[in-house]
Amino acid sequence: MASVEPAPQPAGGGIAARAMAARQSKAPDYLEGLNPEQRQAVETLNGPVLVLAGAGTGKTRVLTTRIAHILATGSAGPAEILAVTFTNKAAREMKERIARFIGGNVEGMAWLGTFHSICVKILRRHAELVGLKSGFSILDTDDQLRLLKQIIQAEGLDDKRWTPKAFAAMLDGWKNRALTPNEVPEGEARAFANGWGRKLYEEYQDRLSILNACDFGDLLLHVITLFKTNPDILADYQRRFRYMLVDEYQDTNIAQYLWLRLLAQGNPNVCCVGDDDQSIYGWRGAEVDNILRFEHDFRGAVVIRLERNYRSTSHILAAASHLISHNQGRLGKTLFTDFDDPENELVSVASCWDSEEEARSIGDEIEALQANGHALNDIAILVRASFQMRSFEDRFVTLGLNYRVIGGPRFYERMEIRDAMAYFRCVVQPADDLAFERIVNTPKRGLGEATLKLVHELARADRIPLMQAANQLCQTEEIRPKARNALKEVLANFERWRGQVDSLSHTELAEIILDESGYTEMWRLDRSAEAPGRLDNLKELIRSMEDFESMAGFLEHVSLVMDRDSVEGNDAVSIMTLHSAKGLEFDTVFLPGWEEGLFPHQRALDESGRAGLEEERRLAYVGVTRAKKRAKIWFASNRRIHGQWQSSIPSRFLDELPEEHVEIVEQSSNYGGYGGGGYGRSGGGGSRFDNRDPFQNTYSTPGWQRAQKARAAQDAVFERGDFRSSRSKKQGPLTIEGELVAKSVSEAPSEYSMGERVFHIKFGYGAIIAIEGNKLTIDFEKAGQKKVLDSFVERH
DNA sequence: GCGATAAAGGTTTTT
DNA sequence: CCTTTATCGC
Repeated sequence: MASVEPAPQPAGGGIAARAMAARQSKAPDYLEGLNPEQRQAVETLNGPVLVLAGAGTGKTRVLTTRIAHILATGSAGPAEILAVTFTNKAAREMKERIARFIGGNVEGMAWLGTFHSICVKILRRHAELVGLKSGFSILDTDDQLRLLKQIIQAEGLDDKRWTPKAFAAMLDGWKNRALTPNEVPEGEARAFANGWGRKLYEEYQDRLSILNACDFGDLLLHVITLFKTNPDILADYQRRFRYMLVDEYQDTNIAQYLWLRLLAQGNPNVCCVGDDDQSIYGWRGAEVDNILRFEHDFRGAVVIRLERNYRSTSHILAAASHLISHNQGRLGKTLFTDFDDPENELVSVASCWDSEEEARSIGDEIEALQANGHALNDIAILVRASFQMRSFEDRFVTLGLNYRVIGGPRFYERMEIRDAMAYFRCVVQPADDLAFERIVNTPKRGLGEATLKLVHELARADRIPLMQAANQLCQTEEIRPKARNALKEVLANFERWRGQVDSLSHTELAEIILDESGYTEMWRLDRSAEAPGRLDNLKELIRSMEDFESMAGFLEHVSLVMDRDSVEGNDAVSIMTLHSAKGLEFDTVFLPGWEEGLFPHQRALDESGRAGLEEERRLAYVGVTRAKKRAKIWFASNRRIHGQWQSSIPSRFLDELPEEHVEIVEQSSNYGGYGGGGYGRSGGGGSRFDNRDPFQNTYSTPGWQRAQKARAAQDAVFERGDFRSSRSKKQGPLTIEGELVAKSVSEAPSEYSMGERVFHIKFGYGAIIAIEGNKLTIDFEKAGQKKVLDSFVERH
């Protein structure tokens, strides 16, 4: 959370706060200005503590102050504190803030970092114990996919039908749950390629250890294995870490939880900070359950709720709180504030005809704000899905309105950067086959498939790295002279560069490598539009290497730090997804696209039922709570999805906002949109946003009426709670609900069995190929492979 | 090895 | 509908 934290807190806190402050006037400076709960969270050093920190309640402040407190009271030294975050950004911020407290030197805080960077640090010391060598490399997703593709093909499987991507997702799911190949449940193992799942997983791990590499999931898993198999080493770390802090605990997955549990055994000083209402990463393995179960898992835990919000106006908080109260699986917090903005605007809800009008209207509003002296930097547009960004970008370009997209493709994921990195990796780690493969023929050197195949075969047969195999092959006559010479040259180049590692600075060497390899030349000759930008990126890459001592140090950094500081230069509106907005705050937040199917997203509902809906609702909550002064929600009545124009229904979340804190905005533009009288029925039939005068607006189209009907039918289904019978009707409900709360997959075994033929109202007939609790993976005859909840299908 | 055309797929993202 | 990716033909 909180990359931008609230300014120093208002002095006018409650009486208790002031009394406490007065009583402890001798308290150190850093405790000054904390409210009682924050202070408790800082000062309760011993035993497990769960800090439930609502949005904008000063979470980061509590974490950093707590560390300062541990240090100041001499409870532990900097190297005895384990502080874990999810992102490098969060870790960086924490370091900066602590530095401010303790005056500069944070170098001692060796164990403040992301789960992954801390794991790497541990693994480098004990690599041999988990079958690696200390110099192991870390695969990024791209390397991983290429490796998986090789493995799938090597098994003679069709990599079109069973894509590396799909398998990577599956692997991820397993590793998130800390499952080794033999622990993968039979049903899931069988789900991929008719039972090849487990075999492929084994094969993949095998290849990784030959490559002396691991993927991101392994970093955690290897440490868990290390701890489990070497109690002495575990004990060593348990002794070392006198205090442990975990940020964003609601985002931890099972592996991270197990990791923490191991370290926390025999040392109860664990402080986890998080907000169950902001858990929005369930789909990538985060277990809200971890935070919901904390008191149970860590006996004697003190739970502290931070509910005083220092960010938003009371209207915004009221709207967000009422919305999130519709969730069942939550620990329950109610945010409050004393903060009053002079204007104290209601949360607004506006409608529009389509996404173009949405972009036009929001653009107009932003220009109006700008004219009134508001900085664009204080304005953000938060969307559910990235395709929504486009209409805003188009519009802002024509308006000449400055904007920046946050999130998008990352610097280190760009092709040219990866290529350059591959060159460096080959120099530093001669056994890095994936890197070698990547650049051996980039730029083109006439080393085609045929040559590479020979190299591969020798490498496989002798179990040696590709470069070594290539070297051996060059001594023979096996490769045609032309290719052989090209290969020889590449190898000689690497040999030479390796010899220069010690004599040249790593930045100089990097430049030489890119030059002599012909890589920069390749882009210079490329006349496509992107080429100049790519050359710039390469320059930027070299420049950023200056911050590191050596090439190896730089490579390590890059493999773990895939984020790039979004340079906050000019004044610009931020456009980003709701997910990447977590932790940020803006004066004005626009929330477009609040329509059924888009938000809540249809797929979340289909695949995870009620749990999915609740996660979407938390996402809405995150969105609204980003706003300090103004939250402006929009929905369009028509949206183009997959090219088809579809009329859309206002999101159910709109109906979950409290009327007294929301205003319905009449469209001032002539482009159509909302013309009706606002509130009508609530509860019962449809949305109150549906109640409009058919003659004053454009909602009288057949499409709209059909949608109305579908919505009403679906509401009826939802209220009866009888999802199953409703499905049998010819026209299925537009949205479907499952029955789960909190957990996305129930423990109870499904009543269905593998291979069974079933019918789904939307996808038709198909066969079950995997079962995880009540979540089925079905290979549909027409629709392909999908994950659905078992309550949505029937036997056939 | 490259360019053109066809096919497929289109939620959210960090390390 | 539009973008990205794969494959085919030269």
